[in-house]
Amino acid sequence: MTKSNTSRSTLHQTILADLERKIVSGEWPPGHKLPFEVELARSYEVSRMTVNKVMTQLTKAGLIERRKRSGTFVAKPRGQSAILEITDVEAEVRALNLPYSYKLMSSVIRKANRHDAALLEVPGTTDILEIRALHMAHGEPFCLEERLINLGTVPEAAHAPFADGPAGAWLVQRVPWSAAEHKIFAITATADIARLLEIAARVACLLIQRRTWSTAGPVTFVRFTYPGEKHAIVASFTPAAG
Amino acid sequence: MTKSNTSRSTLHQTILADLERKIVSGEWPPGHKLPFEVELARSYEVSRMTVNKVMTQLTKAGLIERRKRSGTFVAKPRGQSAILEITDVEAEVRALNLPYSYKLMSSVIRKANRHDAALLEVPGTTDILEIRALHMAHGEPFCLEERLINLGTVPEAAHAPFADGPAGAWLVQRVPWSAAEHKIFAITATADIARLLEIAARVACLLIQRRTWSTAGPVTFVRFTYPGEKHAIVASFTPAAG
DNA sequence: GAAGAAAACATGTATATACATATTAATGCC
DNA sequence: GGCATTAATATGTATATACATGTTTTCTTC
Repeated sequence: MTKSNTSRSTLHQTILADLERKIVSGEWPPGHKLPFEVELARSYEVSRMTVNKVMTQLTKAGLIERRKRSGTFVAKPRGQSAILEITDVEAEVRALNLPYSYKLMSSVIRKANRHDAALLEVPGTTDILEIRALHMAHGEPFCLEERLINLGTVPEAAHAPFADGPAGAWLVQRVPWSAAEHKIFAITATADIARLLEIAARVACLLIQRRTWSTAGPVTFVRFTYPGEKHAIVASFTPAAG
Repeated sequence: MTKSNTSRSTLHQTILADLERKIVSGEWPPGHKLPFEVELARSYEVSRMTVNKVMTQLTKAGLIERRKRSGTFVAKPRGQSAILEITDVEAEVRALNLPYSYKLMSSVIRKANRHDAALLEVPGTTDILEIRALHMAHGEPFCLEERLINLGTVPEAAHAPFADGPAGAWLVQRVPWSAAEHKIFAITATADIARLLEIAARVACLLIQRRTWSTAGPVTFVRFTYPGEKHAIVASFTPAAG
């Protein structure tokens, strides 16, 4: 192909974003076989080298797995990333081999107040959905979730079936995030939290705050409160050399 | 150059590891100007493309900054990585614009007991160095550090001047880590910890455990205890598309 | 038909080349 | 000297090509 790229983003970025979308949206589920490099090169009208570089990056990001002679496959979700994983409470519970259940406690649509506006970085006029829910392991409280969803960015969330399962799982299917920020705190349980989590007041809890943005704007702000000293966040890293 | 790579690792990996070592070891300090791509290509006897791919990766890892026509420079340490940063207590304190000081409380060399051996993943016969120290901000306790160093991997640590400054800074200069694991807990301060950190007993604290390995084996196990609810760990991420 | 050798195949790495893009340096003009 | 224009330069992206490396398939041979 001759070179004439009229758009502003590079071919590399375009192809990477396209493949990534297909994977994280579930259009290509785990185990799905991707087209061969030469086929992708033909369909995107680029050279194999360009496709290969994109694939290499996706491999390092853990989204795909490649085997010589066999081809390329969407990776099994062994944690989309070390950090994304820490807020998939259901997977966390199941990894402990405990039965998981989910209890929606409240779900309210309202205008953002000043507090919400600050947390979500939205103007005060925005509609937001506020959710409070408990993640249960073996019938006992495992984690308290308090969530704000920006209906300006995700209007369809207003009618989502959040009574059936965690909002996080619903969101990640529909709204691919392009940035996320986590803050982790140790807090002392307030009376309110202690009652919900069925622990004594003033016990130390692990608090994880997560904010995500899509290209369309802020998506959600969520606070996970884990009771007591048993819980840990684990993150493993290797430097660039990987 | 004709192709004849006798070694087992690729040129890419070799060059990446070499440049990374020069940067993290401080041989090339922040702001240092790297040779041009063509010069590196000449000195490593590879093509510019190969060097360019390495440089692209180092740029994404945040180790270098590149400007067209100007060249390539070692990046200022705006946190070597979001996670490495969380255990550079001195930088953390200075970022808050507070005067930093360091107080070594104890430093003992001994054989690893069963507990140490489990934490560091070393046999019980290994010599270890155990350090206890306080990081102070504005003269007040900011963070308690409890550290085990594997003298089997880092024998020279036995004579390092750990009274002068944090062991972490000394180690990162000498022993480039190839893998790290973090665990984060909320704990309730024991009487011992409360006394050292000058807080009330049973206050919630944030506990960060960090283990690092070099290619030669386990390097260090360290526990940072931050008092109270003021402290947060912050991590920002963007998915592969970056 | 089973075992082993050879071919086919998909990815992995590296090269040489070309041109785009951003920024600095040099130049010419008044 | 000041200012716009042009040239030089280093990085950024993409291509076509070549060969290496593991796997899987196919083909021999017994």
